[in-house]
Amino acid sequence: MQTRISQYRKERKVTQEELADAVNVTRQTIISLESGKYKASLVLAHKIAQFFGVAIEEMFIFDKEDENL
Amino acid sequence: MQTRISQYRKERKVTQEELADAVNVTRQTIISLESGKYKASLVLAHKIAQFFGVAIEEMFIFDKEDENL
DNA sequence: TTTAAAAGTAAGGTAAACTTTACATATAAG
DNA sequence: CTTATATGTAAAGTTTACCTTACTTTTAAA
Repeated sequence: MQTRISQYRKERKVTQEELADAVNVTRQTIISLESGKYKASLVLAHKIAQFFGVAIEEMFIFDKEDENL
Repeated sequence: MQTRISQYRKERKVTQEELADAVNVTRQTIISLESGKYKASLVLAHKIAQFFGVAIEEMFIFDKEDENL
């Protein structure tokens, strides 16, 4: 599963820490999501999408490999 | 967090088991999501929304209480 | 009114999302 | 070169999404 987190973040010149604070998680969580270490929860996905003003499906890109949860 | 899973499911006359099979989880998982026992993962939310042909934000309703993940 | 299908409840287990802490590297400005 | 800011890595711990199994209740149709 791909995300546009780092792309959107850089475009809008937001640091990982700023984003982490805005959505109320640690910087580690943002790093892990950006690096694909694990997938966001639904609520976190929603908060991140909201932060950037886009739909969840636009921030998070679901591939065929995501047959598995 | 509220969901429209059972609403959409009844409207379209789909059983819990049919939905479970379609998105590749157990019936227990559907029951637990409908009863609010826990929240869907992002991928599962996407599959359920896709099954019903709507956006994630339409199937899953995020309230203020969802400040917590 | 019996039966079958659908829905619900309960409990123990696994995997993964997220946390915390601490240290390392990169980048750029002074 | 030094310092500050941003990014990255690692590891151990907690919580929770999801699974499996098994049993109970509701609904509706024969």
